[in-house]
Amino acid sequence: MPATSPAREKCRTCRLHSLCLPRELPQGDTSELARIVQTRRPMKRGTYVLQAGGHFQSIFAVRTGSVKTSTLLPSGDEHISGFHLPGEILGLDAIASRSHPSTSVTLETSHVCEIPFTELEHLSERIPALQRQLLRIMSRELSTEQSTTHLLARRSAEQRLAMVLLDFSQRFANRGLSARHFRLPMSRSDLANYLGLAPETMSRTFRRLEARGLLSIAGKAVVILDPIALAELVDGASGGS
Amino acid sequence: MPATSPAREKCRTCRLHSLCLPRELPQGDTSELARIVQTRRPMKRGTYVLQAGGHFQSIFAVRTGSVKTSTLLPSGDEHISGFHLPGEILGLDAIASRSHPSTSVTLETSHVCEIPFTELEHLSERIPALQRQLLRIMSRELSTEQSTTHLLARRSAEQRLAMVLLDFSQRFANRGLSARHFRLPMSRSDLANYLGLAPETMSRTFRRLEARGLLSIAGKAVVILDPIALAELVDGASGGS
DNA sequence: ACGCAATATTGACGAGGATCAAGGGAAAAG
DNA sequence: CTTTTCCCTTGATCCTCGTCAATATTGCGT
Repeated sequence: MPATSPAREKCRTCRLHSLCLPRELPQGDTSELARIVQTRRPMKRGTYVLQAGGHFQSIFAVRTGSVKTSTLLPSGDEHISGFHLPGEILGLDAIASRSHPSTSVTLETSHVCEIPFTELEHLSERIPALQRQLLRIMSRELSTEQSTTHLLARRSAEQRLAMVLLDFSQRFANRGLSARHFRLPMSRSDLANYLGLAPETMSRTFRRLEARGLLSIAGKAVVILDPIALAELVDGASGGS
Repeated sequence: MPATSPAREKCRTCRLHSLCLPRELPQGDTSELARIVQTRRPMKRGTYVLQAGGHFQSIFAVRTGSVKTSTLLPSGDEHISGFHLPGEILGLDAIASRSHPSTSVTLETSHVCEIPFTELEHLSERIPALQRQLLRIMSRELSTEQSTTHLLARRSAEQRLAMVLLDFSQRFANRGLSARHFRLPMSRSDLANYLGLAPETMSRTFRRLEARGLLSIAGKAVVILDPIALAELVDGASGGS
């Protein structure tokens, strides 16, 4: 069986090439990266990608499916800090402490690539473009995280929901999917948790936005009917009516 | 006057050495770093270190004083995303987009070091330890940002205040100052904004915690009287009485 | 296809915090 | 030292959202 060729191809032929680590890397360098990336069997829904407290060894890239990341608060309940779609990187928050501060679980059957961090660091010493891309990804992560913070500070349930829906709309669009029709991969209570709301409030807020004709929701299937009104809602403008 | 020696010394002799970029760098490499770092005249209270929308060119390190970072929401009001103490790095969230997503202003007379990013990147290609430290700092920033998110999600005014006070206590302690007596560098309304609360709620919450003997506050001067009870408050334990 | 369990909706109620409005005190300006 | 201004504090009221409880629905296993 061919030993090196398929391995060296796997990042280059990946659909997510331009969203993930290999972005803007020349072909030869992408092959070098691919050599250290470990692809694995698909993980079933509810499988741990990494666990809080566990020793940091690798970062992970979502290839297909979706992942949620959460931390268990001392009080016993969890707080979900994010959802990850294909092309996004997990585990970057563990570099400093050498141990994972949070836990990541698949929300559905998912493919995840493992990238051993020590090898990645060594590789990026030789490939400056890879180093730059790594910093870019972390920087982007930082801005994303800050937006999440804004999402939670002093915003109404409606605004929070509108924000997260537009965020998903954008992210699906970046992956070549529809910005208007999509399926939320997480449960209602997970979404509520992420937004800092009670599940009941989520439910009511969905119905209210639906009644105003801004969107339509059936189970996990969302249709964005009026993206402009949703955006105005987020901006705090009293746009409606 | 001596031309190179003082410049090459400035990071090595800086009190914040171990909190900042040079951490764990051998002396020679620290000198190389110091050569690209630009120290500047002290900035008066209210001076912009960097402005949202501005072209990204450098990252900044707080040397003395303190800085707040905020973004202006489309609705017109600002949201403060963080406060920065000596040794902390600003502007890392701009690497990806090449333009600053937020604005940073000094809260008091402050010294800030400017580190041109392109030069830092080149330097870190030659000095792997510097590259590692850069990644560590960004990773740490990422965890901090996540804690902030937890701070805001589903927590009462009391818990938020307790969290932020313990956070400052910790950070002051890391800088060799008292963990029990310190001076908050920002105004009440800035703190309230950061915590996603109305200033009035802040005020009342301070008084309530003071009445319970957990702390004492006079103007910006804080005394932590019962750090354990504060920590229990944060953890959601119904500790008191 | 059936039945059970987990998840989602809906309603009623109450609490925590925002808002509105006014008064007090500390820092800055003269 | 006095005056002004801004910020902080305090009080009263309203409203959003959390909580409790019951019902409906979906998804899962057999």
